Amino acid sequence: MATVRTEISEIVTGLGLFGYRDLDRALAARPRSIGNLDDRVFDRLDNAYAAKKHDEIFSTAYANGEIFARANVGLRGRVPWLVEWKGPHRPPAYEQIPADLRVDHVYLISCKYGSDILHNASPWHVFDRALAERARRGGDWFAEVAPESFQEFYTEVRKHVTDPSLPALVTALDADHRAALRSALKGRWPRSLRYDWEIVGFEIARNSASHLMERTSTRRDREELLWRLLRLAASPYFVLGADRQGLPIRYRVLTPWDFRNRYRMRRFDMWGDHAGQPTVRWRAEVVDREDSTPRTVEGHVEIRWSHGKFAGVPEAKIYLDTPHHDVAGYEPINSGN
DNA sequence: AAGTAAATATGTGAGGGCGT
DNA sequence: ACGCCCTCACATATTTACTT
Repeated sequence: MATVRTEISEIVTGLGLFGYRDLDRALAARPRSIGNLDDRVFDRLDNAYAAKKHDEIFSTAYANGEIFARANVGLRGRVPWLVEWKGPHRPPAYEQIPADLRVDHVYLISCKYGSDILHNASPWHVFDRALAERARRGGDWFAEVAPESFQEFYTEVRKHVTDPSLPALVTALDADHRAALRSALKGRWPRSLRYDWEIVGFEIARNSASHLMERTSTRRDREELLWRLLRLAASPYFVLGADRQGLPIRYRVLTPWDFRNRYRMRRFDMWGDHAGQPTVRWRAEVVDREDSTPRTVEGHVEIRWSHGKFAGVPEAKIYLDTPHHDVAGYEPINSGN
């Protein structure tokens, strides 16, 4: 089930769209024109509100909804006819737009609170397919991009763990082996393996970055990659939420067409970083066509095991390091516009 | 030096999809 | 037809950096 935090942020943003005088009245009214919301969810909201544990999210989310309802690029003061909440269920197929709310069948709103994560994908999807479509190949990315050094590192790990049932080849690990390694290596890397892991991690990062840069050799390819990284979609949508400090963020996500009309991409780079776990940095330099000012968008990708060391295949977490409101392609929404 | 904020690293539950 | 695996969306723990 979605955490109560997520539920509050999404629904209360939706409540803010209706133009009630304040949050108390909106909660009391339980507007019928919010789709997919039953009384149990409203009860949970009321309880959470009474418990006063999530005050900041309640007020930020409500204010975000109110501002979008008034904004010129938003509802311009019209009362919504229908607000649909996507709810805790995942969309049936691959979805390009991470929308949590839909207003009048048209306006798509994504609610994002305290997260700088753009994607959480498989390394194949990111570095091999350039986010273009779901990866068709899976498997251990670490063994794929750094076969020799990852094997050497595994040999060291095997000495350290001293489990005779572990195979000599890292590619021969099965699910039980991986579970055993996971519990044997819980927490930080043991001191004796830390340095070796850093070396392998750096190589994994460098090779992943160069693999993707080879796959996307033309400027067109790289511009498309940037669009995908930033989750620009064929249709515009809106992000309402708060940054890590709790300050509100509100912006409209341009389509690639809008983006190209407004910005020219000068260059896109990606390189491996020497940073503990495998980390790949990326940076795009664009020029605003209106006033020729340069703008930079940057972020990084962590390639890591998501469920413990050696357990399962690695995943690639893509972070945005540029503040949301400074990103070319994310147009801030203020009370005035 | 202690306290706090930011950055980094690791962990978790859910559920759809896909291989068997 | 079903169970495991992978992806998704954060949550939480630990380190490091910065103040006072």
